[in-house]
Amino acid sequence: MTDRRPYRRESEERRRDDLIAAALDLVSEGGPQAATVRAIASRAGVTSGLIRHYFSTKEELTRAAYLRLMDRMIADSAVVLQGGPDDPVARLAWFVAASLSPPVVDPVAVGLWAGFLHGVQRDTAMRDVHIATYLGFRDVLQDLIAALPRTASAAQLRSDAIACNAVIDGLWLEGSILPEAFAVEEIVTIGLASVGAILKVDLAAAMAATKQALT
Amino acid sequence: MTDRRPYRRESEERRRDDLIAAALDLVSEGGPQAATVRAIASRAGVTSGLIRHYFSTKEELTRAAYLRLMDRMIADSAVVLQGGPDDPVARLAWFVAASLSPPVVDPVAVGLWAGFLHGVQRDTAMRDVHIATYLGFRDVLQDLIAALPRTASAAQLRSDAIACNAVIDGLWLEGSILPEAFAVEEIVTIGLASVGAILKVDLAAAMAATKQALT
DNA sequence: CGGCCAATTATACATCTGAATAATAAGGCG
DNA sequence: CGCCTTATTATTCAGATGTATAATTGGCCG
Repeated sequence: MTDRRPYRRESEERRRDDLIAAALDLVSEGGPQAATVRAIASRAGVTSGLIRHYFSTKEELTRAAYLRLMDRMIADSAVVLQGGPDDPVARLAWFVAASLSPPVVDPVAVGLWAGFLHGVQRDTAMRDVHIATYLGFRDVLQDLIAALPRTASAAQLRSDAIACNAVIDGLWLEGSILPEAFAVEEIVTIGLASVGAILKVDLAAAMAATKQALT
Repeated sequence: MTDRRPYRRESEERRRDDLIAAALDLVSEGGPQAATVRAIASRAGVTSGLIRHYFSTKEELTRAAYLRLMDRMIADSAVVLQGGPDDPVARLAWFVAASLSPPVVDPVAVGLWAGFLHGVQRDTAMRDVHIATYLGFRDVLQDLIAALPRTASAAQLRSDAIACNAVIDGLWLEGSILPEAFAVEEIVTIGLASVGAILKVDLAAAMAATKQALT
């Protein structure tokens, strides 16, 4: 009768994934305000009514999108350790370098991250996700530091992890927001030198040796 | 005749200031989306039509608000140096500590900053303001580092400034977003230790000495 | 004290927003 | 093959949003 848009039925997982991906796309492109219900639906190739079929409210979709973003960021930096070197020093250097290179360092990622920050400060569920992600990343770092050939008290270990995490965060931020302000590899070089200075370990040398061993 | 709201004529400067302050308030409270034209006007105690009398578009008001925010942040950290100690090492320590304490470290400030980030990435004028602010802050830091009793090449000086700035940024971020995750003064202590380690200067000792001299 | 400029309010407008409900067709199961 | 569940589309709603324009009133200048 009417010219109603034809469609295919998809799995719930697939649709949720598409909607979440569309929401993240839009936030990265136009900020939080660009991720309207209609824009998300359109980007995902469905009509807006479907969103309410999978998410009872837009806030819920926002939460899901943030959770997905954080999962992806955690995964991006964790995956590096699987194929990395064995030597503890080289391993830490490897991790620092990866955390300061694409796809972790990325204008899109930082825009996305900032777009959700207000939600993190206001929404309990989002805040919990943020805390878990932050502490999770810091724990990975702390374990890498603990494996170094040196002795440090538990308190010192905690401080070192916070400090190194801050260096990485700060460089991540600046490198992502103003990529043109830094030479290629400059962020990585500075990160290795700084973390190395804080921990009194020569990460730059370890990194160079590891790179050479791979060629 | 009609019950029209009474009003006072104010100076252009005063009205612009009030509108900008209202916009910043709202962004800090409810994120960028909360800073609607009507809400801003209401918060500033005027009607929404007046906004277009002072700002040709909302985007322009947003730009002005961002500029104001950055000016305030620069001022907050620069003012510290006026009353600070004379010894270069103590002076740097003083600056680092101030940059990692209220009102610089503040959940409201980081929320505001993040709320504008998308604009910074998209709007040329806002991006220019960001670049100027970032480089301005870094230059202050670099001058403090250059005054230290040590020798360093120009390239090394630049790297050191970027690294120290990153430490401060990272700690600022984490301390502002998750204040409850850190003990009082912990952020400052870690910041002093880290910057000191990077520059191979004992900032903690200098800070302690300075504090003692003031009592 | 009166007039006049412009700062300010008020109203209108087209569009968009999130949400709710009604209508329909896709495709699995019998 | 035909039914029936439900995933999906379509429509509706009340309110918000940025902008534009018209109406008024505050207060300085003469």
